[in-house]
Amino acid sequence: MARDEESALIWTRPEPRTRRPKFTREQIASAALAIADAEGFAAVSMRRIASELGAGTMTLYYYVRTKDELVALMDDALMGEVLVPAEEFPTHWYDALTAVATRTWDVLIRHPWALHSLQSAPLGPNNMRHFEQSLAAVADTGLDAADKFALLGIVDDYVHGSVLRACAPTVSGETVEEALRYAENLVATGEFPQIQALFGGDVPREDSRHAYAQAVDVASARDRFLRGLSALLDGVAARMNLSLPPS
Amino acid sequence: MARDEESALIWTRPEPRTRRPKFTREQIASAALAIADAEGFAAVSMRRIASELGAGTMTLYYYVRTKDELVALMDDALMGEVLVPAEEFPTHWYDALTAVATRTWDVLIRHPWALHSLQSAPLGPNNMRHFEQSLAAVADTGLDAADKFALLGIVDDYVHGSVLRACAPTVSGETVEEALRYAENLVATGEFPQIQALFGGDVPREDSRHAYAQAVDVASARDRFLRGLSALLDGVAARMNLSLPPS
DNA sequence: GCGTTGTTGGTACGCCGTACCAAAGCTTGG
DNA sequence: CCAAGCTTTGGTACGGCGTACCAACAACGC
Repeated sequence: MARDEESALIWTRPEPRTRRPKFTREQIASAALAIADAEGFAAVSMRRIASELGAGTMTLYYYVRTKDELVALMDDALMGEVLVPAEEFPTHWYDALTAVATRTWDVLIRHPWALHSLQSAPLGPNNMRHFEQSLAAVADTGLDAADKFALLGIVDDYVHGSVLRACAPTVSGETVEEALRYAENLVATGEFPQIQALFGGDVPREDSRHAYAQAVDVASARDRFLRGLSALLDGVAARMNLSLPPS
Repeated sequence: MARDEESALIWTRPEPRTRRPKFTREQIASAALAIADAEGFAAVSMRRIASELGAGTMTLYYYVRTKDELVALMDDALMGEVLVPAEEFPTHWYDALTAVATRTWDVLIRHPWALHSLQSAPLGPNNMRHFEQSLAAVADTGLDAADKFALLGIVDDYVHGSVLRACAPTVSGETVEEALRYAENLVATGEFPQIQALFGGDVPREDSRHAYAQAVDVASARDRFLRGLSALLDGVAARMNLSLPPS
């Protein structure tokens, strides 16, 4: 026993399979994913996953060393969804990056829990494939390795930040009224002239409520995301002397 | 009793003060902040904060309804640090936004725990001040309210995304070697031609380790952040027909 | 068949957030 | 100056968490 000191990375530790085990890491991850999507990330507990699978709680620990590792599996499973099918892959770097970023945004927005733990699976195979695909997207730029790295990082950062805010918890129901009343009082102190000006002279509360609803709306969040992405890519193209797409 | 049905927002609920209480919300928040900075966000528990203050655990619940509210207080306290002193505030929108974004980045990077809960205090007074300041930054753009909103959102998104990745947990020590060996094996499968090309023919492991160290380094992360920010602002300026600073 | 060992899962420990409620002490009316 | 009545304190307890430890079970090689 203990002939092989076990790897610290789950990706290099083989999953059990010498004597047909009842489960697989993939099953476990997808059960966890289903719970997270249905009831939120907080509902994902080892006991809960196990009972969903009809397993004993501790059995999971034979497939995974800690809950963090399990979360890493969840994240990597998500990254699998992010991959853009080869046939949809544009040739020009600008379009290709846009496609990758947009798909990433669309997937992450449907799994709001992901960002609280993303980055925990930086080496997962699907994350590697995403990275590979991102590199392919900028292959025709002629940039050197470091600049490609920087470019992809910047775009990823923006995507994640955008999702992060779009997923932010929002007040709802009666609390909206209360928040508006509170904001009105704050503005009335005179400490916030810019905000006051923004909501011009005497904006009725109905308008503010509408503005709030739109700020929270997913569709307009996606719109903001796309506008920002284009601006970002434009700017990067100029700074790095890259061509823009023909369109 | 229960004459006033208590507000759902902590910001509108007055803190206890009719009969000199022992603590203040501010004290509690700053104790929590100290713990988070010293030992990580996970170490912040109600019991821990209370014992740090020499209080009974349940006493905290007289100042705060739930732990989430307490976290909101922490976040808002952080946002206080983010405010740019008036005398350092540039006049041109490009420089002003850069100043605000950079300061935000610098503060958040020192409190890596913040992003897991930021957005939980969207209405906190310091967050409002930050918003006010951001609006002041773009006051001279002549944009309408919706466009200002969009512009600020895009920049904030990028800042948060950048911090998020810069704070991502990184492998360290012996695990680095293991990760490199793992990556080498993956690349050797031929499934990752782009990655293979990036690390050119036969990059020695020493170089890869160096590349990794640099990717993780905070200073170069800040550098990437600033480059991306400039690109973003350039792009936005072009798309929204805004002037660039004289410099 | 038996021994080996991969696989399962029960029990238990020390954390967590917080509901409930009794005690303590400030403040005011008399 | 005392009593009443409130604000403020904090003890106890409950259900849940991650997981260490370890006994039992079952699949395979011989």
